[in-house]
Formats: sequence, C-alpha cells, structure tokens
Amino acid sequence: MPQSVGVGRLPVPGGKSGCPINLTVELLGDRWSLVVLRDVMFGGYRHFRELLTNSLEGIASNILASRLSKLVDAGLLSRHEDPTHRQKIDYRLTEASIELVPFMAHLGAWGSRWLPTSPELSIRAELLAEGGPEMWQRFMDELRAMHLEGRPQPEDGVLAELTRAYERARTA
Amino acid sequence: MPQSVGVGRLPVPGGKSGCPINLTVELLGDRWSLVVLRDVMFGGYRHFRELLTNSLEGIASNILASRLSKLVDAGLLSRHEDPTHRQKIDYRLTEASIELVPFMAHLGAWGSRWLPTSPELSIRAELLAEGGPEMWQRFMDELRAMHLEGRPQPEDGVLAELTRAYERARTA
DNA sequence: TAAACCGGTTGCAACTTACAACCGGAAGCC
DNA sequence: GGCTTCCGGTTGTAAGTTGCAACCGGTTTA
Repeated sequence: MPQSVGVGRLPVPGGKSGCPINLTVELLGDRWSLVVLRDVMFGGYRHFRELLTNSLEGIASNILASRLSKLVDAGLLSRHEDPTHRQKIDYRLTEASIELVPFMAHLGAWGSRWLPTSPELSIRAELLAEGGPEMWQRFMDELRAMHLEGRPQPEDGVLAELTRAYERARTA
Repeated sequence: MPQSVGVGRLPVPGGKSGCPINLTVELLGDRWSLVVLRDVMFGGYRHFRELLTNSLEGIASNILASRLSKLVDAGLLSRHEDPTHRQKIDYRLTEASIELVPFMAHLGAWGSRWLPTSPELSIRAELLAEGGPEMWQRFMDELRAMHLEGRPQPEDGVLAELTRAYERARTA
C-alpha cells in the first residue's frame, strides 16, 4: 500500500485560506495537473512515456515529471512497480482522483457548451454529461476496479464505450 | 449590451487542443480566475475595491486587474457603469459564468471532502452540494435575475441562505 | 478644500513555464 | 556479446508569469 488515501484527507500543504474552492484551485489550478489526470482517467495511459508521447497538447517531459511527482505527493496518483520492466512505473488513480469524475464531467460539459472545441474531442464529454450521475457512478466503480484493485479494463464498460465513440468520430 | 453571450460561444483564443477539458483549463486553470468568480458569485462583490479588500486570500491589485480584464474579454464577466459613482465599475456574471454553478458546487464538494478546509468556509460548499441540481438551478435563476436583469438579491433566496449559514458559523 | 475613495498602473524581484538536448540503467534482438 | 530501443526522468537556458509595494489621476464626500 503506497499511500493511505480513501479514508482521511489528502496530505497537502495548508494554503492561503481554508476555503474549499481556494484549496482545490491551489492544488489543481494550473495548466497541466487536470490534463494529466484526464489522460490517466480517460486515455488509460499509466506510464511516463505513454503520457508524454500521447499528449494531445504536447506536454514537456520536465513539466510532466514535476506534475506527476506533485500529484503523487498530494495523493491523487500512486506509483507502482510494473512486473514487465524494472524501470517502468505504473501511475494509478487513487480514490481521491477517482472522485473527481463528476467534476471532470461538468468541466467537459461546460467546455463543450461554451468553448470552441473540436467535435471528435467533445464526444466523450458529451456522452458523459448525458449519462449523468448514474453513468458517473458506473465509471467510478470501473476505475476503482482497474486502478485500486488492478483488474483489466472491462470490454463492456463506460470507458470502452467512450473510447469507441471517440475512435468512431476520429476516423470519420 | 456589453457582450453577446448566452447564445453562441465564448470569444477565447483557440488553444493547444480542442479538447473541452483542455480548453477550460487554459481559460480557468490558474491561481486566481476561479477565486475571483467565486467572490462575485458567492460573496456578492461586484466592484474592484470590494473584491480587493474582501479577498480572503489577499489577491494583489495588479493581479486582480489583469484577471478581471481577462474574464471580461473571455465573456465570463461584463462591465457596467454604476449610477452612484462615475468611476465605479459594476462587474457582473454572464450566462456563461452562471452556468459554472454546478461546476463550482462539485469543486467545493470535492475540496470539502478531501482537503483541510476550515469549517466555517466549508459550510456553503456543503449546503450547495447537499442541495443538489435542484438547488443549483434555483441559485442560477437567482443569479440571472441579479446579474443579467439587475434585480436586487432576494431575501429568501439561496444566496441569502448560504450567507446566513456562513455568518452563523463564522461568529460561532 | 482637504480627505477618502475609485479602478487601476508601474517597477522590480522571485518564481514558473517551455523547449531542447541529454542521462544512466534496463530489455530486446541478432 | 553488443547494438538498439525503451525506461523515467534531469539539466540548462530563455521567456513569461506572479507577487509585492508604492504610486496615479480623477471623483466624491465632509
């Protein structure tokens, strides 16, 4: 067990004020933290190189490294050894970051509604928004199975559905 | 009419990718934008000095000025003359920023759950989270009346309820 | 007519971001 | 064995952003 999360609170430094919005912004309010979490959550990427080379926005390697270690320190990602390669590190979501799913859904829904998004990249956000809290719960349970219990991604799950919709739109 | 929002999309520069999460992060993912919107939305502050001197986190005046003009340019705030003082500027929410309410609710709920928040500052977030989508809609309608139509704050509304709960906790 | 208030601006130091090149160790392949 | 590729990063450097404090000209108030 790499970190004790899921029970108490996250080990973050106390900020400028104890306001929940302010503290969350202090933790996640930068150019890359949420984008990295998005790629782990929706892209299924768990390794450094995977995140680096599949980054749509072209994150730099030093920024990725600093964000990963910050997110690990904060308890939003956990580091695990990968049995296939001694140097490979498996970054997994924690209960705290899995519970960001409804937040990500709203973020995506608002962005799709108000910002000049590209159609193929909006599809997952729109499906997730339409699915509502019931779908978010299913997705969170799926992420718990994959990231907390180490199970493989189910073929008939929410993630597979979102990915298929994205692939369909991308190749069209 | 200072800006045409509520119908189309926001006039923001195209970003590194058309992903809705990325574009939203590019727009709001910094240390202060959401905190300023929070103060306008929940604090009821609409003037520069008011936002500056009541800022819990102590925002600097140059940062506040740059954020306000960025939010106005992006269509998340609108500028209005104040009849009581020729130099006074009334910053109001737009339809786009009012629709951030569910997002703010999740943000606050997540922060209250996972971060070391102070009790009196968490109360509004917790009430808003408990209230659910029905309360968010009522709050958004209230904000529309106040910020889009210029009506006074209702005494029996969501905002008054949240503010009373906060004052009660603060003085306790 | 002096004091307080209005939305900012300016100058400067410290910190953060972005880009590109590079690193030592581990695995795969012949 | 020995070459190549892959692994998670680090380093150097330039450009941009943030934070702080002092200050500004115009407006309203007492």
